Amino acid sequence: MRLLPMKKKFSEKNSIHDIAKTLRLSPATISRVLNNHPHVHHATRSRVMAMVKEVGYKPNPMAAGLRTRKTNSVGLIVPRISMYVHAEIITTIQNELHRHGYNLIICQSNDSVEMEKELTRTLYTSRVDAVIAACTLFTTDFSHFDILTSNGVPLIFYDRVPVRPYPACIIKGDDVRGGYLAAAHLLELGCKRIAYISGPLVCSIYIDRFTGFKKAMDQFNVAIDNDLIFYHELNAENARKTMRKLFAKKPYPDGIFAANDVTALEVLHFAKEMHVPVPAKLKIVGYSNDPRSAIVTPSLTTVEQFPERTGKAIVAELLQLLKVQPASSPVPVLPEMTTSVGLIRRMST
Amino acid sequence: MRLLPMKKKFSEKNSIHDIAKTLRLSPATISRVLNNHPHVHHATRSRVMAMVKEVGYKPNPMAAGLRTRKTNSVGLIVPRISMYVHAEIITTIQNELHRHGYNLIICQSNDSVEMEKELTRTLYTSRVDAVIAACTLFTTDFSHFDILTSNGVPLIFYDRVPVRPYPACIIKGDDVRGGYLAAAHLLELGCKRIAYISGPLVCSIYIDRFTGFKKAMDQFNVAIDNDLIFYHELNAENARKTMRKLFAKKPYPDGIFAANDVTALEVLHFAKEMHVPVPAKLKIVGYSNDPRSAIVTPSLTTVEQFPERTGKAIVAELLQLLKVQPASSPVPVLPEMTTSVGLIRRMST
DNA sequence: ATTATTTACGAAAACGTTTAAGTAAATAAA
DNA sequence: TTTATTTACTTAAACGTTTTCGTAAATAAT
Repeated sequence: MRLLPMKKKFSEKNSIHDIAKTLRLSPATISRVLNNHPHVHHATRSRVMAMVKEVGYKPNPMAAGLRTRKTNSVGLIVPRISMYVHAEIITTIQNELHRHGYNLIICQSNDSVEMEKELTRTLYTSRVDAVIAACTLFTTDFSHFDILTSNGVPLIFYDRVPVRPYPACIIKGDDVRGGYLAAAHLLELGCKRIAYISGPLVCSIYIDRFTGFKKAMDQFNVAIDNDLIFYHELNAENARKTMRKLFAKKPYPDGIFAANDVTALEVLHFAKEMHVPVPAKLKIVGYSNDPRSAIVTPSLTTVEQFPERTGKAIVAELLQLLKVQPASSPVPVLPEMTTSVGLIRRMST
Repeated sequence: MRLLPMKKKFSEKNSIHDIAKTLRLSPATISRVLNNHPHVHHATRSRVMAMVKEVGYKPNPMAAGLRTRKTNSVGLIVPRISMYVHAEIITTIQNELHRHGYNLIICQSNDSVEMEKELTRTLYTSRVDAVIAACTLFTTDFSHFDILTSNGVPLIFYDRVPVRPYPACIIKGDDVRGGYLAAAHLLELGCKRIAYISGPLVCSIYIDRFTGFKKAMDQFNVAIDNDLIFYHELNAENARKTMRKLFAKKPYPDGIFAANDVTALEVLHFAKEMHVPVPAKLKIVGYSNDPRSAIVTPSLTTVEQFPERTGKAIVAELLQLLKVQPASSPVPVLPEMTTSVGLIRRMST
């Protein structure tokens, strides 16, 4: 029983030629029915379809791609897929693209500019039909993307995006609003000494969040104390260092806005260690609505980014760009889109 | 200035033919140097390399793939990339594969068997060189993977894997050990009424964890009370329902092993709501070392799965399988590998 | 000096599609 | 009826590689 030759359900080789031969047609006709071209008799169309089904014919995407210069796959460059917002966005991008017949090739830059450069090169040589990119924290020079734009490969930036002169579609969260909401919330609650822990100010999202922060401070007529503003890569270790500085001597801050939930979580952690009661003596707001922010005690007030909406917006835009083919004008449209954000108030404020 | 025609850094069309022509060589020779074939004079080799660099030649993977029947890309099917362990595993798989020149095409089944079937079909027709799969919770029939195995596409299952007669490579965590460690830990701490919240018993990981659980109970001579064992999909809502049942009447359990951290987190949440002191009156152990388990209060004891190791093991195995080409015997080796786990004790026990 | 062997390369046939151009038959217009 | 138009198909040329086979020259063996 076990040694019987395996039943060959799926014939290895059947090309458009084979089908054509058994049906006494030309390969061109087969191709036409497969691609729903007009000018083929409906009788032969159904004959072909039947045979296609019978032999389990699967088109060879490489042959087609070689001819049409399309791969039906889009590349994605992202710092790290395990970052919450990105994971969510990617999930919806992948699902949406799949519905439209595209494969998604996901690449991680690990926040390394060098890696990002290499990945755009390999995606370019892979002949992906388009690329979606969320840049490194440290990407200030975007010229390595030129190879795509100057060769007509649609390019969409999201989240961490270049400042505008760069000729590509940009879809970003409303980070200045997010920054404003967070700061205004603290101010409304009566905070006077508000610290702000920002990411490096070369990155679009942190620039914007800071802008929003300043706007709120301005509006509430609270002067910004530069001793309470910090700029560094937003991870737990850095957050801890900053907290040590902040709590080295009194007066302590009474509110902290962290531009990042992992930072906010560490802020909270430190505060608990120091027995600073949250929110009584210290109010904390984070950014991104990381799942952890909801389950920590006290739970974290944070800014929701609606990653699913962002993902859908990206795909919608992408499909547009793929529709208007290289025949389009040299400067097509290059839309810039901003997706909304919202404050989620929890127990830390 | 702005209207100047864009400098064409990257020439659109340069094939192996073009290079051959300008160098007065044949395409075959160019191909040979590009692929490091022997029997090409080192002088011409360097001439070719120079020209390749000069014109910025990029090979067309589709043409090559059409000829060689290789795509240099591998497909990955996973329930959801935002699940912690999977995100980590995928991250390392992607990084490792990239180092070896492979693209990774990531697909999400969303735990839907139908989707999983469709995805394996599309991956097959995409001609990926291999596929890696973590199955759906509900996949009991694995025949939709036959299309791969019977056509010689290397296939590696990980995490949620078929029971063994299926002819594919399997790499799994040592879930029976994990289950054992968790239960033994509770037993050592003196728990007498231990509840176990399991995933559906059709899924390999939950079968194994349960086996480990039973082994420990056996070893400690504690009878299993079937009223304290629950099987259902492991999400927060289900966990809450189960907890309501468990705490509907006394005596309460004094230890709970949840086969999943999100379940364990909800268990803890519920216990806190009920003012059941953890770990004093109730000890909780989770599974996977989700980042949330470390920051919740009290922090969760859980089973670490070392996702990075798993990811590396998968890629190592994959590269082996890709090396021994279709020339291999009908039943190559089909290794089965188990990666280790470890208990992380925190404040919930 | 003749014959075998190796080295360096070229010619050409694949791989499986798509598509421009052509053609024969059927239909419509004159 | 003759001529134009449409319809349904075929032919054949791409697309850009890889690879088998062949061959001329150079080198080694006899």
